[in-house]
Amino acid sequence: MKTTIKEVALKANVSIATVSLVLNKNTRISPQTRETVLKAARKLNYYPSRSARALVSKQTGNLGFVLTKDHFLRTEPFYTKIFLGTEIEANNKDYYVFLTVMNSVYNESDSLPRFVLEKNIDGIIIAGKVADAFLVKLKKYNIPIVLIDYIPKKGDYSIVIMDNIQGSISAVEYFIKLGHKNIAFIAGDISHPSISERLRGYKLALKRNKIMLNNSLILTKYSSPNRTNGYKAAEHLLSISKKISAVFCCNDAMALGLIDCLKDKKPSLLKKISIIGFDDIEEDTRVSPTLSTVKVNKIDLGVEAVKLLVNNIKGKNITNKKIIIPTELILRESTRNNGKYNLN
Amino acid sequence: MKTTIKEVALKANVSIATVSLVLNKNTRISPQTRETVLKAARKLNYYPSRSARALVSKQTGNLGFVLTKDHFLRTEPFYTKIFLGTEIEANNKDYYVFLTVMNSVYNESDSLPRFVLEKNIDGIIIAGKVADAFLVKLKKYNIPIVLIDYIPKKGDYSIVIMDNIQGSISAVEYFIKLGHKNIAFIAGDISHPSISERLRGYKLALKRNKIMLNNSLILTKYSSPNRTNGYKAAEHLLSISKKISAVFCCNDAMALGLIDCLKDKKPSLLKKISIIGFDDIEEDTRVSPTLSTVKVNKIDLGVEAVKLLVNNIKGKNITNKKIIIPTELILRESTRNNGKYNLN
DNA sequence: TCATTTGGGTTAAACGTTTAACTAATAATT
DNA sequence: AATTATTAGTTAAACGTTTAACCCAAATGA
Repeated sequence: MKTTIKEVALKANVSIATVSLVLNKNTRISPQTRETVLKAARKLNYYPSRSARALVSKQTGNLGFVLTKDHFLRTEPFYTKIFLGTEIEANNKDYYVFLTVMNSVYNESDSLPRFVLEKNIDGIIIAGKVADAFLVKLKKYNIPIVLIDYIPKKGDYSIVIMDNIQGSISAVEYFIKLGHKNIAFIAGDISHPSISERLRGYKLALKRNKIMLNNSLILTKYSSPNRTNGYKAAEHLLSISKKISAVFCCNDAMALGLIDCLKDKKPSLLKKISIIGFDDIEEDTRVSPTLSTVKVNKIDLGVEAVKLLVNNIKGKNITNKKIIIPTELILRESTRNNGKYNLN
Repeated sequence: MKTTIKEVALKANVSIATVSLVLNKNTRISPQTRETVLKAARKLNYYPSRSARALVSKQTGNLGFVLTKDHFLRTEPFYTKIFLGTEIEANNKDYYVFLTVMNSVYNESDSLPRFVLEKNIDGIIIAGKVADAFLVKLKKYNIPIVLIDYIPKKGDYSIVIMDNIQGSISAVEYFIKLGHKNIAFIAGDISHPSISERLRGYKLALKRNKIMLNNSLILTKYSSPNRTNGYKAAEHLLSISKKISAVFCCNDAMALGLIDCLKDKKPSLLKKISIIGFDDIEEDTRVSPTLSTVKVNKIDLGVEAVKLLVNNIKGKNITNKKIIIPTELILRESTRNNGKYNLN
């Protein structure tokens, strides 16, 4: 059977209120009593009942984490690592997190996640792009919301994102420093703010360094930024008769697809051109050539989201905040080349 | 504010007990009253408070789902899909699922997941191989346990697994039917029961068809069965001067690594030898050549685990059960060849 | 000296359900 | 007709916390 507060109180020779106050770090209790109570609790292996606590405090102690199916099932563990971060910080803050996965397309008539309907959470974290209709519907429930890696066109939200602009600039400027002038950009899902920001960073870096923008080197028509589409983008790059000595990819998955394609079609080129990805997905980017990339601290995104959300729940930070996690350029083998050779 | 049972009772002109009984599908209430109550509940958008319910019923309504970090962050969405399955069935059965990720190595002194310590779950599902010390410690808490895709050497557990033996036999026998005689097997993490069963199936199929076992064609020394190790295994296969016309891989990830390697080293061979994987991970296996594989219904594994677990919680099925999910051989481009050509 | 404040607790109500025990009305049995 | 059984509900206790309101003793102030 589960130990209750009553038994702890009995053992410590105090009232149950005292036990409760000690556990809630109330200063009204003297250090001595405090110690006695804590010792008794430890000895009895006591953990307060979440249900009882929730019932009276009107807080469930749960957070919701929402992911679309395509984000959750993505090959690279990007959003799953973000989830890991939320779990770590939720633990620190004594919350539990419910992960739920919704369909990637959202219809007006679709219902909201069960934990919203049943009001079984105190706040909700949404990672990646989701339908605006979903957000609008959700807002009506008056639950604190934090978005990760997505900025809706309309509406005011607490948001945690990585520094896409700065990351892209550092990548492209590194190419330029190496001597590259003909730098391509490949991307999928350009409607996602993070991706379009990376394109913006690419353009900004070129402009800042007085390099003419060449639109035929910008490939953004692909749907999902995955390995297969990276392969297709590479095929296209090979087919156009333009000078290209470096490729900046909107993420590592596409960069891997690019490398796959070159291995298939023109293996010799791999030693000659330069490639930078984005995200630093760790697995599968450490094979020949290892991939230079803009590293995103995924755990941090999750951690900061929980911090922000809990502040919102507790009533601090009534105003919505935007937190930007810095990125870092990581250099590996795929950026050994100086712009002398070209794809075509 | 949240609607309570009181307000529903008031609106339906009955006692709160009646509302509760209706919602719990008790037959003591007449169909008419039943309807009135349900209508009132619907109109008031009423959902019972989980906390209150949990408090009195001594059941949290939560299930725990445990995954090791390396399983969770794996490139192929295998265990994540299993989680999806548990979520679907938990929904049907009115449970919530807490997903938690633990370190891949477990030390005796490591603590158990928080939801176990705090007794915030009614049952627990563990997917993939975990340390036996962890299971032993867990058992002491007397929480119903269901394992997915893992059979511990000692101890009695409720288990859900896929049919590894039958799947492997069907793959290898298909090779044989095509005319292959020199069939290699590559694997990682051979200590995992599912992997060693696949090896057993491979051997069984050869024996059944009177093909001599050649141990130099069996490569199982790799740690994790991932793409990179598939690549390494392929390098090794290329280096030994043995006839090999077909390769059975312990999973799709290794098969993809094998294909990667052939693309790098001997692209022409890809059209000549045959390859079969295991799992059917869907993404990235649909590029040249598309991968033949033994399909595992991952969703089903999760669904069946929840069914089994809930039965255990509810006190049916006191005895531990083993559920075996059938597999299916899926033929794609990687098995077009008949054994005439060889790797070396 | 008496009134007031402070420190360190306790008491008891409340949170929203479930469910055993009860009741009243009707139906079935003898 | 009297007794018993059944049907369809109600009453009230219980679950394990939190917390506002209260209390008493000791310290402080005038």
